[in-house]
Amino acid sequence: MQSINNSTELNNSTLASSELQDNRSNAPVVKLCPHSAGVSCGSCRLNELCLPIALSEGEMQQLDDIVERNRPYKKADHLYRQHDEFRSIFAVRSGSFKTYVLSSSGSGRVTGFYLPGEIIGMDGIADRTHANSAVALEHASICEIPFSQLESLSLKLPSLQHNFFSILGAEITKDQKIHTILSSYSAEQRIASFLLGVSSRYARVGLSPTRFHLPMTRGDIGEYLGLTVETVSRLFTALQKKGLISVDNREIALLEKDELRAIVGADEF
Amino acid sequence: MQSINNSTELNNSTLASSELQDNRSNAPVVKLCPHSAGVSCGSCRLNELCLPIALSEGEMQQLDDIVERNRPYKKADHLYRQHDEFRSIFAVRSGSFKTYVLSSSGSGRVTGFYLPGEIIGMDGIADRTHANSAVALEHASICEIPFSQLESLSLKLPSLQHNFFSILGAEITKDQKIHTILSSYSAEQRIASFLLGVSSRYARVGLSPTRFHLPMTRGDIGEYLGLTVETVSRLFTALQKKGLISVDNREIALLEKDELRAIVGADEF
DNA sequence: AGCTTTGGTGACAGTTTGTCACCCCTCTCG
DNA sequence: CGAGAGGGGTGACAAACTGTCACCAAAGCT
Repeated sequence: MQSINNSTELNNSTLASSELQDNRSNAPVVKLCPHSAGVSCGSCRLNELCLPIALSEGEMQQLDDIVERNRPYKKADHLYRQHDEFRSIFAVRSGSFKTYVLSSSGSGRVTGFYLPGEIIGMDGIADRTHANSAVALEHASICEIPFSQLESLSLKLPSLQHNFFSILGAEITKDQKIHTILSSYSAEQRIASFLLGVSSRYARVGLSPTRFHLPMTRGDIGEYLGLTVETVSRLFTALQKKGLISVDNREIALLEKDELRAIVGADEF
Repeated sequence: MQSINNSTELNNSTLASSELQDNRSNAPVVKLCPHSAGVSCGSCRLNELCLPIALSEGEMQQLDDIVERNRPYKKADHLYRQHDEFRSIFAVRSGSFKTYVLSSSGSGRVTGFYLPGEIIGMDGIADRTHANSAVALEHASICEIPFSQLESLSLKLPSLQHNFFSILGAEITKDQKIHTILSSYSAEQRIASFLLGVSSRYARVGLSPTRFHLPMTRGDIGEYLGLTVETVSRLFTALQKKGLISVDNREIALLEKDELRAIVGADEF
């Protein structure tokens, strides 16, 4: 069971060496480390899942020109913090992030997880201020896209505008699905639904939908799903005992996807 | 207490007579009834809260040209249904709507309420299919904006593109706030938060933030907040007994907003 | 009028979760 | 290398917060 680490493969390939000399989050654009120097939207393996879908080569080049590829982030580095001024959206190139809010009454609440090929930061578009904080769950690299430049370019490239509308729409659809989950699903249904969701998101970027690594802690999952850590832990083992999944710490294998779907009940995934 | 009906004022003014000869939902564009015939974005009282924010007169005219003002909807009329092809987004001109999904296991779940000046239908942008159904909670009128035309026009009018990005972003921010509410708030906090939310949305369109009419049933509220009808009912009366609100059926008065905020705890609203 | 829908409440219970406690393991870092 | 922190797993316990069921009143349609 030690061998389930297809997500790290993906990380390594794009993350490369990276000595991480300095850790200030919100780093300026710096010289890229050797291995990622050649990275451009055109050569990025995720370009069919990200902003550039269906862009011509010329168009992709124009997008490329406004993308800033910052140095890698390491675990616990912040991409931005709640109340920060909104400047950019970010595409996850490798690694993963979580977004969270700190309820003034102390305990934070995780509002989302972001895997490779997904976009972070759209919570700041409306009032130009980030409503969440975003933090790396592991070594990760991102493409930063300054929003004002994205807007300008979207005026020139219909496909880009269209893609961005779609991405925003997808975020809305996703959030509304979670609304349903939180307002009516039992703890077991939430966990099953969560696992199936992660599975299909990994599948989207070409990784195994049945064996994967969870980048987040049980605590994160609990906050995200409105459960306590203990409940999350217990349900993981319960599902394992039922033979539906196999759990080795954060290495997960979905053994009986159909039965997981049956638990969720709805016709999702 | 019978006099709390400022929301109906707004309806009457734009809704007008309307004989409602035929009730097929998804009605074609028809001749407008006399009182709303003159309505255009330029003359609409909501134009500073809706898509046309900060558009010049000429720009607003162009937007106006693609807006379809259908005949009014009456209670229980559907704007669209789950799985319908996505064609347009809709701006609520008067009245109100709810969106919901039917969990294949029967019971529906309300995913949102939409008041005047708000936009419905963004759940269909991503995969060109509506993820929710939208239904009128009372007599209502809407402006339908065909999405493909909106996209085209957005390429020509930077302000329009900007506004639409903002509206999408606002929807995302809103949905994430509900995520937090559902994942960690108690029933009482949810109700308090809900009332404050409705209050500020009414305030936005110039209605009283302290005395308003709820267009939805207790059941709708319950489904939205993940509570049962009984719990909603009980909490309404409990809050009334505490003197924080006054309830007469769907007529609500917020008497002690600060205490409501204290219940919610977070620094919202 | 008479029906349906909505809203309000009481009594009751109960099941799923949270709480608390403790243990083990791994990793990091001084 | 050893200590400490953080993550993960479980058992015992309860417990309270809601949901369930039942019934009634009021309102609103036709």
